[in-house]
Amino acid sequence: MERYEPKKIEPKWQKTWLDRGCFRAADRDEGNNQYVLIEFPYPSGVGLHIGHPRPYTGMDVLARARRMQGYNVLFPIGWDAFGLPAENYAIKNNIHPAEVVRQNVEHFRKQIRRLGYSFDDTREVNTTDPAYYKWTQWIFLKMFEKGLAYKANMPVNWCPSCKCVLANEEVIGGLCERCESPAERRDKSQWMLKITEYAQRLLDDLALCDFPARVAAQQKNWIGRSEGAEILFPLAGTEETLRVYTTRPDTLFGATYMVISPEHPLIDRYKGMIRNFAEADAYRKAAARKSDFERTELIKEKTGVRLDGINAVNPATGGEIPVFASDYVLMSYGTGAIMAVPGHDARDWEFARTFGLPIVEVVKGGDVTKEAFTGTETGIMVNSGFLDGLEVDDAKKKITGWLRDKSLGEPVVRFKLRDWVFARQRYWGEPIPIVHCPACGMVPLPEEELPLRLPDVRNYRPTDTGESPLAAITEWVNTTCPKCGAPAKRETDTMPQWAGSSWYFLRYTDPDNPDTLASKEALRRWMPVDWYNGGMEHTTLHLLYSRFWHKFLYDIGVVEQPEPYKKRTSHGFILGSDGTKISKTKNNGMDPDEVVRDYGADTLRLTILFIGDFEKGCQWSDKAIKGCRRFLERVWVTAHEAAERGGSLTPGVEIKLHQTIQKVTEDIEELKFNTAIAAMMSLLSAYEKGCTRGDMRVLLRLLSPFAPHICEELWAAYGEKGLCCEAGWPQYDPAKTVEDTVELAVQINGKLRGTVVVPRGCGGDEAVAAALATERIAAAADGRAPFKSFVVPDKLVNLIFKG
RNA sequence: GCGGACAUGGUGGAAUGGCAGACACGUUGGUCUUAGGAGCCAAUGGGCAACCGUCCGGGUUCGAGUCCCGGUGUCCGCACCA
Repeated sequence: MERYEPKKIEPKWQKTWLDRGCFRAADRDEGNNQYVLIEFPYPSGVGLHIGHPRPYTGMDVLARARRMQGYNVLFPIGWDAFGLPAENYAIKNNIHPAEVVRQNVEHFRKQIRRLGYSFDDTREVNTTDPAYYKWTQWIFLKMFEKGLAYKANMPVNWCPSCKCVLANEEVIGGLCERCESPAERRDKSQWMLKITEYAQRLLDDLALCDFPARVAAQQKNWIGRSEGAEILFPLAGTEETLRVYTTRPDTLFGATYMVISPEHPLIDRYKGMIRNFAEADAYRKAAARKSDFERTELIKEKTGVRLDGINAVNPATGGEIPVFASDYVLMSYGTGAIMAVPGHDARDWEFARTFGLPIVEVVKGGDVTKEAFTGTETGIMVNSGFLDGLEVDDAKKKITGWLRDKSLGEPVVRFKLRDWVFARQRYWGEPIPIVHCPACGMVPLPEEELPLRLPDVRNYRPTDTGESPLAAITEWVNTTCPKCGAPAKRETDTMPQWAGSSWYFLRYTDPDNPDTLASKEALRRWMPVDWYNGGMEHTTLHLLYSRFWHKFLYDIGVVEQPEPYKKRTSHGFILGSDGTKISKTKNNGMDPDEVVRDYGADTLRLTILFIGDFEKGCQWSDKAIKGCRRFLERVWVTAHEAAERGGSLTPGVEIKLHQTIQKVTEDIEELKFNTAIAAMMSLLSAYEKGCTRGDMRVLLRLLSPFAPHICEELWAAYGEKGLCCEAGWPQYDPAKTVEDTVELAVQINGKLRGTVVVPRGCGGDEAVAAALATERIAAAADGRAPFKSFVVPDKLVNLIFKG
């Protein structure tokens, strides 16, 4: 018997699978198609890291098992290759980003192949391929046509280090998601996508999606629907009104002042009336200088300035109240102005105390002299005129009705979700196919001119002016207007990295189609994705964006389902051996290449799934490698020994074999890979004196999705026709998963006191009698009959004795 | 502050309300060996024992790691969102 040497057998089978095209999805419709999807990687320069193999291996097990179960499986991979890292690397090393991507993809492809994944090699997509981004641009043009892509002057998040704007979703606690520099606010004319128009549908259709609760909850929070009212406050001495949004219109009588955002246009409009304009202006400028990060850092101290000379009228009380500007009110939410109810809002309460403003209690239940009372469950209105005595909920209804009757306000639904900033001032992204014509304005490129290719240039360094490097390439920028033929300029911003990933799963269904992003037949054949696994970090980014794009494509008749993903799961994050985030410097992780070299791909695959619950986070540990490698060694030896032992099953272990088939089959469907592997280990241990070739034929097929190479080798050594990965999935006989006799747990007054063996399925009385017949139980009973007994058939007897 | 998850041996982790600690690592002992950082076999939650044990305190139940209430702690997401 040869030794088990993964290095010898793994490349051989990888080549065989590839040559034979084992993993190519067939374009046919026999009702058994399955679309299994992983998030396609960004091919970074450092290659595969620990984060990749876990989700890939998990989904590979699923894909391989389903193929063996007779499904026609689409399990593709591609490259999400636009974006900053490739560009930065290119600048640093003076190589064109396209070349960087080509090299990185090559490297990734090799690494991934070494792990034995069953990706369909004929369906790779690459977001930077003009034949691909043609359709990214096409979708953009369709959105432009429908008014969902627009340009607006907006305060945006600017990363001074990346020299680029950031989407709200890319700013984490005021810091750039990528480089952790504090984001600044800048006013810029920006391309935006109107995702807010889809807010309600994105929220409602969560009901159509089989998402983990935490994913659905996070999206729901991010969309942030709230019901409230807009209320108009007349400004004393003017014709104007100040519009506010509130979720607590019931507290209107308690509004003792108003606050507007420092960026609110009212300040300039009433420049003349504001007696302390200089002070207000200074405050405004100071606020503008603060980054969002600083603003949130300074949360404890409320600052602001009173707009002297401006007073608003509380429409309920008719009383005049002062107006302040403060940076605790955001221009980007609601109307940029609030009615302040210090008695019942914690922020207003703090502000009122700082500025010595009156605090009025309008809902009973707290002590507003000590803190704001924000409870809404059982409050009764006080000091509120015609609302007095009402419950909060009723007061809300009454006051909104009253406001509407007097044209002073109306019920309104608001979302936290903002429109999507859809432009980056960088070279390495999809060019936005728009031409700026002095006469015609913004003119979309005609479809037949797509793709609009990135110009091949030397200098793609970003600029400090906030302009894309493309702006410097005059021969590209200068063009003619598609509409009137006059000289015009191209849009020079590019799309963000999220563009290409918002629809890539559609392209897999028909990756080479030159006429459309994917044919109707292909989309009908494969969509929606049956099972999409990915990271939690994409919940409010890619996952939400792609749902939005898909709904848009649904609306214009490109796809036929309102949601792209039938089922979504999320793998847990892998931490280093010290329980902290993996990092090269701490040397607490692992390099997939090294593990493959030292132990083999099969051991790596097994280890990474065995280490813990797939959907929970877990800690990497080198120690787990050993146990998995040992197991494979044992499989190797046992299989060789079994070669001469015939095809029948080992009698005493037959039941366990059937149980294992059941366990592994069911566990794979629930992503419980760790317990599936444990069950197979346990089965192998049960063959104390070795097993037969018949036993092994079953075990090899069960194990093959997890450790495909070794199984393929042993399968071939048995002289089996065909490949193990193409063999049928073992079936279990439910009748054979159970023994004839069972061991019952026997409890006395709920405490375990022994066990008794009885025939399977025996009745309650029989079980009690058998229990009482055992020595230990009989001793405890001391001749007494149990007062009461509980029997769980084939499981347990609980005997209750009095006293 | 809001939303979500979690807490089990020396370690990673198992347990549809029904024998807690499967499986693995580690450790200890044995065996084989010139050798063992290889393999194989055995033991391994605590306690001499009766018994006691799933973060703490209550509760529901014949029975709770699991369900409910109240704490404590850890992690994740969002956050002056009106």
